[in-house]
Amino acid sequence: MFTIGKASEQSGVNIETIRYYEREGIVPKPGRSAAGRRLYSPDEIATLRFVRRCRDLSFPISIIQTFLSLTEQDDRSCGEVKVLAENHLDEINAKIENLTRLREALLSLSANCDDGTAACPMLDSLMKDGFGGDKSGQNRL
Amino acid sequence: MFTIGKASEQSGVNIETIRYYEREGIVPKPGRSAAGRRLYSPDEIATLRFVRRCRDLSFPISIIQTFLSLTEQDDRSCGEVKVLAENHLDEINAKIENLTRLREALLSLSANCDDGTAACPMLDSLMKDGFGGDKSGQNRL
DNA sequence: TCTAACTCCTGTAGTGACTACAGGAGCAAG
DNA sequence: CTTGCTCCTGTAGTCACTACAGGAGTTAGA
Repeated sequence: MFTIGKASEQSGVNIETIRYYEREGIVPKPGRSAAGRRLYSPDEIATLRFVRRCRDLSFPISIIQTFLSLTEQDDRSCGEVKVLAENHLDEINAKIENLTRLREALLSLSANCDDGTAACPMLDSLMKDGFGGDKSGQNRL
Repeated sequence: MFTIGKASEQSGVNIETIRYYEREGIVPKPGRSAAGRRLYSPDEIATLRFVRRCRDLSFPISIIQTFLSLTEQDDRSCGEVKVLAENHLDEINAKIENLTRLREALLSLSANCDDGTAACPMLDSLMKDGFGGDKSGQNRL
């Protein structure tokens, strides 16, 4: 059994984040020592590592909770996992597209931005009435 | 002069967001009617629109505040704007790169994920000890 | 045995940029 | 005069943490 510091080291999850996961019920509560310190089994550390890897893949916590419950009841979990992973991939692709469009917009705006004039052409065109811009608000990162 | 509803329509900024910007001092407080309702001039609406466009370009509020103060004192603002825009572009490019790597990782993980087995190979490899994964935590969106 | 440094505990608040809601008041049209 | 719309303030929730205060236990060396 390992203290929270060791569990953090071995799983790659920040100590504060481990306690947060426990508070939120994302991972089960570990046992405690006589003095009230958390004690983690290798399996519990593996779960923490799993959560971290999923977060590194940018899965939201809600999906990770689904994954964790699927690993317990192992009937046909794979199909569900694939669907969740594909939806997530779609989101990632959409974000990449958005960012790419955004980059183009910024590049063309800042291109005129080094003539010696006092008023900045970039700020100017962002202020003007005629400028396009999307009203969707979907461009957020 | 326009009420907050009209200002929202014309600027594309949500009513609640306009009040939030005011609370946080991001835009100046507008005048009020006798009954205490906010009244916006065309210029104030233009400022809201400017903020929205910058947000659409994913500039953080802190940078937008710098932009707004630069538009008031107009000496040599362009150089500063260009630097801020270029830093922002670098961040966007970094995000695109991260997401692209992440997509590859997810694709290769989910590729094996449709054989008819009960245990999911994707979840399996995320659980295993030997799996790589980055410890940097920089993959977050 | 003492002490310093370290780790751990709980609880709370802060992050960014909003969004949602409760509970009330004004205002415009029929 | 009523119905429905817009507006007001203030507070709390979102997501996934992160930071800090103030205290208690633990470990290693002198």
